[in-house]
Amino acid sequence: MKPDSPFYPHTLKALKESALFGNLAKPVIQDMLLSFRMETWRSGATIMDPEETVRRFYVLISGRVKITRTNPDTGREFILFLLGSGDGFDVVSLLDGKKHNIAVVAMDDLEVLSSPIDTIHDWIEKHPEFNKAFLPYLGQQLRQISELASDLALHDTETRLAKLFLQHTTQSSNPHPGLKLIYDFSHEELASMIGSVRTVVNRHLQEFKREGIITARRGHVEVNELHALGEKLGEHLRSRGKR
Amino acid sequence: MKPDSPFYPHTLKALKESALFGNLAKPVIQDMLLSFRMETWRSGATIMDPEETVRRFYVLISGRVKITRTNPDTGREFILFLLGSGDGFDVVSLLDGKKHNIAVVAMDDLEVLSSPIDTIHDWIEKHPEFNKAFLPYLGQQLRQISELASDLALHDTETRLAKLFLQHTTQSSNPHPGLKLIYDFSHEELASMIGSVRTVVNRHLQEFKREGIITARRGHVEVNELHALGEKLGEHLRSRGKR
DNA sequence: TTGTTTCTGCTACTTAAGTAACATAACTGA
DNA sequence: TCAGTTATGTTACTTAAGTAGCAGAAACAA
Repeated sequence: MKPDSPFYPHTLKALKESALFGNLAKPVIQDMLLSFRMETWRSGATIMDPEETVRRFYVLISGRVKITRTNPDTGREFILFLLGSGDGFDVVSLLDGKKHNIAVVAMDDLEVLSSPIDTIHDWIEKHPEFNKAFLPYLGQQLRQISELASDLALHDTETRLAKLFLQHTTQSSNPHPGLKLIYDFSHEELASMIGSVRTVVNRHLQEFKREGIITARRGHVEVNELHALGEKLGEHLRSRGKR
Repeated sequence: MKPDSPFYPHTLKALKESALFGNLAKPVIQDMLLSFRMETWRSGATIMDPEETVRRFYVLISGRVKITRTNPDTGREFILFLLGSGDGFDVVSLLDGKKHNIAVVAMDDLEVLSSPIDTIHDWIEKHPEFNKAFLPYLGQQLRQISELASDLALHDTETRLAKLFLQHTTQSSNPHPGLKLIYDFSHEELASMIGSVRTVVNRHLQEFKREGIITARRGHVEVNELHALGEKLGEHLRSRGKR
């Protein structure tokens, strides 16, 4: 991507605000941008299949993508990661160079930067200061997916749904307690976030609504009682058992 | 740890065989060893709680440890990672510097190296060549835990148990198709590997035995029909549904 | 050896979660 | 506007997974 591109200022801004590239010196980012190309994708498009994971690396400039796995038997989909502006994919195969059995699908119309994996490797080697942000970023990914795995192993679907809402509820600093990243998810998509199915999620949502904890309309969920959600979690995590 | 320690040659050998340190030049390893101290722990001991994760980093020389999370309500335990010689912990808090809500427990009598987190950070910064092995290592951890999470979300307990055995069965190169790392696990421990409970695991094991796939005695499981296990997986992953 | 603890095997029962099916509501695009 | 599609709400049913409880076997320790 060249500096005279119409996307250039906009892209630079997105990178400056990202966890991975935000702290790099301007010339370093500019150098990096030269080896990336800008692409746009339509919502719903599959950007990456397992084969593609070893070819190119992508950086999200705008829009969301989901990293998913699917059970070919039941057709059930599970969302491993939900990425937004500034995130990169696929990190796993960037790190160990092996094919990764996932699909990356656009959840909005997207702008992404992309570059061959080898170029990224060279660039990382030439810019050891990148690791300053990269290593903590990896730590968070590991932390997040570990948390997801243990939730799946240790908690029921209601608890997992409540946690999902809690995690994605923006801090009180914001005007409305909105849900970042998942605010417009369908029940089907919420289900694939917590490793369950639509019907079950719907069931719990009805209950949450009855209790006044959330408000929902087609393709939109809002949390009213953040507090109550937390309590519901406490209930499940502590007092529910009789031990 | 000083070069005149009685453990020194033995430790050096373990590091040379590890994925993380195996490719480092000898003087680099020796320099590193100077800032580590050797500790021994008894089987069953808790080496790390959440508080400890931000204080010291450990490298396993001999024996196994499990990284676990527990549901305080039900008391159910889930094993996130099973580590052996050459592995380090806790990688997550080493990377992002934040407390990690896990426990690390010895599954054998152990020898470990340990050092303050800050010392490791300095050492990593001084030895960028360490990243050559570290980044792929992180990729594998991410890959492994992602696989675990999607299995929990997408497959039933029988499938997860079969996969567990398959993953831990040593390659045909070995004399007997033994189970590395988990060969001596109790049903309880097998259950905490797949996010289930003893009774359920026992149920499936009886079935596996009846089919001649495994042989088991108290605290010991052996896989006889690696092939049949694979087929069982195929069954579940493909033909089982009527779609 | 004996007593104690820890595993294993099994039975009976409960329940959360999932399947199937359908009706209605809400959006979309011609 | 209307037809078609997708999302939601709900009911009835099935079942895998989990709980509870107990007895025998194996290992361990005194």
